[in-house]
Order: sequence, then structure tokens, then C-alpha cells
Amino acid sequence: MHRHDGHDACRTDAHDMLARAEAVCRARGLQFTPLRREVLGAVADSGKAQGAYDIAERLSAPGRRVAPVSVYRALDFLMEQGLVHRIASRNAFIPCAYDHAPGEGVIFLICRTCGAVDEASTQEVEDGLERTLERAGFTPTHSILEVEGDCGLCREQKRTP
Amino acid sequence: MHRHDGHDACRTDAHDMLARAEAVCRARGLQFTPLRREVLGAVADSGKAQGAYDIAERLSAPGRRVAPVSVYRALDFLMEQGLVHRIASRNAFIPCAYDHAPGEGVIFLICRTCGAVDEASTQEVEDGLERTLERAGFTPTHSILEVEGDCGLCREQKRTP
DNA sequence: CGCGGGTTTGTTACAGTGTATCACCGCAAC
DNA sequence: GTTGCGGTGATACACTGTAACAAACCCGCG
Repeated sequence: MHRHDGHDACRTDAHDMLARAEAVCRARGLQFTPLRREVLGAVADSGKAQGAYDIAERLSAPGRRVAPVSVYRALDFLMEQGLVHRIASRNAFIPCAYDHAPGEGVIFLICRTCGAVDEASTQEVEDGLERTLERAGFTPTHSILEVEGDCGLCREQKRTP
Repeated sequence: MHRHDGHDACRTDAHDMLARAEAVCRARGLQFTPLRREVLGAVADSGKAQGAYDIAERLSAPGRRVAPVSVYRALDFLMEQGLVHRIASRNAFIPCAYDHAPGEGVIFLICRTCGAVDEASTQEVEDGLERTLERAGFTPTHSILEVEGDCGLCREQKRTP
């Protein structure tokens, strides 16, 4: 499983992310514009979930202002392409750590201490969830599964300070 | 399972909710003030999730304005007491349909058609979730599980219009 | 080359969501 | 009484997200 622990500089894959995004867009005949690249870079370049306004501020410079609305549009695009996830409980965004199988669900593991967000597969959860939904007579279209807690590294650091 | 289908007027339990809330507060030595009662009533009195501003507007009248901040405070209190749930994906609030076992998780089933929100237990889901979290070395403190889709009644109505 | 049509971005304005702060009130305890 | 504390009112503000329109860009086509 990929680690976004936020303790060491976990930006090794920012470059990979950009390469993957470029490939995805090319394959789908979509534009991977400079702005979209920058927004994805900003999201991928930090170990923790970023708010849209944080990203806007980060991309802005004395000579150049990036408005939040532009960031939102880029994020919408990136989410449609599955390159970025939105964390509903934080109003924040993270890069997608890997290619998900189509229809596969994701669990977001949000560390309340270091703020890093990891992804886990829902395979083991899906069975029970499907049964529960069926019993309730409910037909799902989209699920959100977010767990807050302490990641392994933060737990260790608390034990041995 | 309790039905909050929103098709018929599902307010039968609004009165029960208030009675239960009163009992809970008395048992815990907390104040169930008129404002808190009204806010809980407004949340319980509608089949669908209510935004804080909706509630504020609903409680306001020509001679009396209830500010959103007051509603938020009441909602915070009600959530702490487990009488109201927050739906993160909608920024909205629903009454808690039943007494949950301590530590028991909840799944929110959100109908995208009628807007009703039902609750289901996570018992069948919990096993897989625990295993997944353990494998990831993650210690959970709080989980959010929200599923969007079509409830049984809305699905029927779509089939036979 | 210039033109037309789609997409992307910039800009402004605004709607919706949530919090901070301080003042006031009511009530219980001392 | 007055002191303290929790609850409420009121204002202001920060944060999150969207609507609408104009300008820039790109690309194919005549």
C-alpha cells in the first residue's frame, strides 16, 4: 500500500502523477493544460489534503493571481478523470495514489495528527456493504467511506516521544 | 429498519424524537432548552436532510429571527448527544432514527431522487473494515459511510410511471 | 491565410456554510 | 445580593463553492 505519511517528504510520486496524468489525457484525447498540471502538482506535492483556496494561494505569485474558481474547474476536470479525490469530511483534495479498477470503491484513511490521507481498497468491505444495501432495498450509485484516526507512524511517535 | 422515505409524511416519530431527547437530557443532567427542542423538531419534522440555514429560516417568523449561528450551536449540542447526525456529503442534518449501540457505526443511505436519508447498521461491514484498517496499520477513531443511490420506493416509481 | 466553433481561462459577483467574539440574560449557588 | 456559568442574540467575518460573461486559445476548414 502506498504511504502518504507526511512525516518524511512524501513527494516522490508527484512526478509520476504528472506523467500518469499526461498519459491518461493523451489516451482520452483531453487537454492536460498548464493550469491543470500545476493544480495537480500542487495537490500531489503535499503529503496532506489541500483546500481549493490553499491551492489557489500556492499557485499565485506577486505577478500572477490564480483565482479559486480556476482551481475548482481544474479540480473538477481532474476528479472526472480519476486523478484526484475529494475528501468530503475536510472539503479538501488529494491526488489519487493509484489506478483503481473500474467500479472499485476506495476507503480514505485520514490521520488526525499529521493530516495525511491514505487510500485503501474496499474489497473486504464491499461484500457486507452490498448485503446491507440489498436488505435495505437500496440501489447505490456512489459511496463515500472516510475513516479518521491515527496512522501507524503517528501512533508510534506518540508511544515513544 | 426505520423508513424515512419522504413519500408519505414521515413525521410520525417527530414527537417520539422529542420525548426521547428530553429523556436523554434529563438523564445526563443537560438542558433541553426551547431552542434545542425547536431545532430538533425542525430536523425531525422533514423527511429529508436539512441545512442549518434552512432550519434557521424555518424557525424564523415576522417577529422573530433565529440566526444560523444559534442553529449551529443547537445542532452541535444535539450531535454531541447523538440525537442528530450530520451528512458530510450534503452539509445537512438528520434526526437520529434510533439508539445506537455504543461504538456502533452507521451507514447513511441517501436517496438522490427524494432526498430522504435512511440509516443502516454497519455490523456486516465492520468486520471487513476492521481487517482492512488493521492491515493498513491504521487506528480509527471515527468513520463516515454515506451511500448515494435510489431508495426502494423511488426505484419502483421510476419503473411504473 | 482568415474564419468559425469549441474549449479553457480570467474576472467579477454572489450564494452557501461555518466560526469568532462580545454582550446580555437567566438561574443556581454561595 | 453578587458571583459564576451556561445559553442565547447579534454582528462580523472566514471559508467553500457556483453563476455568468468576456477574453484568449486551439484546431480544423474553406
